[in-house]
Amino acid sequence: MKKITIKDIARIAGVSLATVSRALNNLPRISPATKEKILRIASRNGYSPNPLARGLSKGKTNNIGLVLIDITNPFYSPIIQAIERKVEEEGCNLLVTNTEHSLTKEEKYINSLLENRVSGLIISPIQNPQRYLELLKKRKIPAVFLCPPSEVKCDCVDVDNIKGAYDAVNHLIRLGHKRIAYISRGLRHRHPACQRFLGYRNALRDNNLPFSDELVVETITGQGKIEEGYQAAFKLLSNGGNPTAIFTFNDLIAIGCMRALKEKGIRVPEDIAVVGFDDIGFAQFLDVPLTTVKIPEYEMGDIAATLLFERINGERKANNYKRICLIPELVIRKSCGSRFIHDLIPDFASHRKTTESQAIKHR
Amino acid sequence: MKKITIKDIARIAGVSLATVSRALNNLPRISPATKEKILRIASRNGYSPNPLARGLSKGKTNNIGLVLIDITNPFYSPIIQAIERKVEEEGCNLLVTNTEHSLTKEEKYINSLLENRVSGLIISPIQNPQRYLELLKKRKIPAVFLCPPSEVKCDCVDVDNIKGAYDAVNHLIRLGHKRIAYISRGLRHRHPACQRFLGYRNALRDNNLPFSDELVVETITGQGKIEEGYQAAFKLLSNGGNPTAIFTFNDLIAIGCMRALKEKGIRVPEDIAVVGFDDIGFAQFLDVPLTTVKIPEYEMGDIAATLLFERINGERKANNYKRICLIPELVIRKSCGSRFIHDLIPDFASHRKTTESQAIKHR
DNA sequence: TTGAAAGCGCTAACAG
DNA sequence: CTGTTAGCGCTTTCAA
Repeated sequence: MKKITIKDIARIAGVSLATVSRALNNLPRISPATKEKILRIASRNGYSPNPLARGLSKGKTNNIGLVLIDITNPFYSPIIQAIERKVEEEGCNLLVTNTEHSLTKEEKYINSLLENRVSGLIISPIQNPQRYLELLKKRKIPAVFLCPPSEVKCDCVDVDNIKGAYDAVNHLIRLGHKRIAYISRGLRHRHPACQRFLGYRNALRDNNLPFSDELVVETITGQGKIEEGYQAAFKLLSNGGNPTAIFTFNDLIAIGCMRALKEKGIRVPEDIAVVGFDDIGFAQFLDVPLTTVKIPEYEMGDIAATLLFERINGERKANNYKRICLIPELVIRKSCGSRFIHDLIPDFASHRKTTESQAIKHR
Repeated sequence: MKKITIKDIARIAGVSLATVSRALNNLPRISPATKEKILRIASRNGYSPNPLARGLSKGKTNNIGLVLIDITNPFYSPIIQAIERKVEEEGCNLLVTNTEHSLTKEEKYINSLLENRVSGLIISPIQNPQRYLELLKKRKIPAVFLCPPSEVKCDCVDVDNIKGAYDAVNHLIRLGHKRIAYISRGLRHRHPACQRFLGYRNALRDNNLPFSDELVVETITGQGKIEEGYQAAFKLLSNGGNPTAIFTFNDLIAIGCMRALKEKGIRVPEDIAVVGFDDIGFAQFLDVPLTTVKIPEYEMGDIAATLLFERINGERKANNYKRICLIPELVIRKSCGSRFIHDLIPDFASHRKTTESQAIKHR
């Protein structure tokens, strides 16, 4: 039993291929009568178009590519979910790839997706998106970047990392901390670790606290995973900076870090306070509930997908790029030892809210 | 600047399309000399085949479809990672879809993937795979099912849920518990909640403990998320069964459950012990580190992908189905109040080990 | 309003 | 060994 094609339908309806195609694609030059007739025949015979054939002749498919750095980081979970939902709403499919911090994989996947004629791309890039911009333009494939490692002229949704870090460190300072460490993800001058580093330094500066190199640790592989934080914490403790608080690049690193501290018999927050970044879903359920800088992840994915479809549907002029910058928010829990412990029951459904974006548009 | 096609290559090389195709596809009837020449021209011109055209004419693509129930459940993270890696090794792309426990979405996605001529499918199904078997056979698309909700004649990788549950409950009994509750995910007779329920009952029976209906709670939506566990716990506590221990369908439910207990001022494990299922990555880092039944997730994904490619590459006879059943293992941590608290530093790299499968093959 | 016909880029008989 | 040719299923001019 072979699948039915437009040819079959044409035969049954006694019309030409072109007419069937017009009916199926809602194209103008066709009489309502024949259109209805064809549509009826199509649905009665369970016709569904072959996406490959359509893609080949149109040079474009209904697939959207998603390129992620680390699909296992729960930070991306709500992002994927949001994107997936939007993509589905638009009648498209989602192709998810995972680069695992590998540049070669990143390039390979982007190329592969382009070859597969995706009609759009959402990329959480490792390297400067600039690298891909020309290619994308040449192929006329719209793309939205998530937290790109540098400012470029493209559609992207980002987070105000400087503010987030600043708020976190500032909070620690208010609590009386003077020797605050920063565990970077990879080199401190690599974006976005760099921006968070900046926020960290600014907060120190504004409070007249000295900056000390011993208090900054850069993780080796830069993958931002739990084990990295674990190792980094040991390194930090052996540096002799005697931190009383640690601000980490992300929650996973914070988790690893707290594990190391625990193992060393150092109490959190009594001996050392810890603040993370992201507010992944588990942050509130941890051994020591984590104070962290919340990124509205679901919203981030939702906005990215929206921006992408705006472009795909041609609702925006070619050079009218949008850079949406989301404002992160400090969520105070136990790990920083504040008197104000808000370890409340989470608003479980919060990430589903379709509230108006708190986003602000930069420039 | 248009992309180069085999036509161009044929022209440049002064040969026919067929010859180019033969060179590019490593087909036999071609002389080494022309083959090399063509390959050189191709690579010098940065040629890469159009997957859509190829897919159209072959009726098959290099894409593999993955159908998940809940992409946000960290249980799937290592599974996705394993599959993704294998798929990449085989030079294929992965199409990930997320059904979010919706039957319509499940059907829709499977159909859509088939229409897109994926060359294989890995499905974590909501409903009985039987439903899809005929369709898959007709289309000749191999598929591997993850934890299918019933035994069917197909390739699948599963977990010995009965044993896992039995071990968990048995352990609680050994610790002296007599009133042990079970929080099911959805109806207790729905697979795999049913199997875990069975293990639970068997353990009670073997230890001459009475079964009490008040001690079983079925969650409403059956999505197995944190909030469900949270609500279920309240329901359980109001049932009057006075449990001293709770065995939950999965870790997320356990987390929600522990949150509810905490809110009620009930201590874990002193007042009530809790045991989960899955051993998601975060289980060990929780407020109260979770005793749970570990499923070797990475291995599960790895095996699934291996089985799939065995089929795709025709390495197995049509009716030689494999059902790999992984053996879960109880991981004892603090939440069950054992004297033997193994809250050790995790073997961070453990899931990457490519150790020989501990799997056993059933029938 | 409809149809004929030429592709989209590649594969796969079938001849030579 | 190599070339010719006919598709794969659909879109899209261009005529009618």
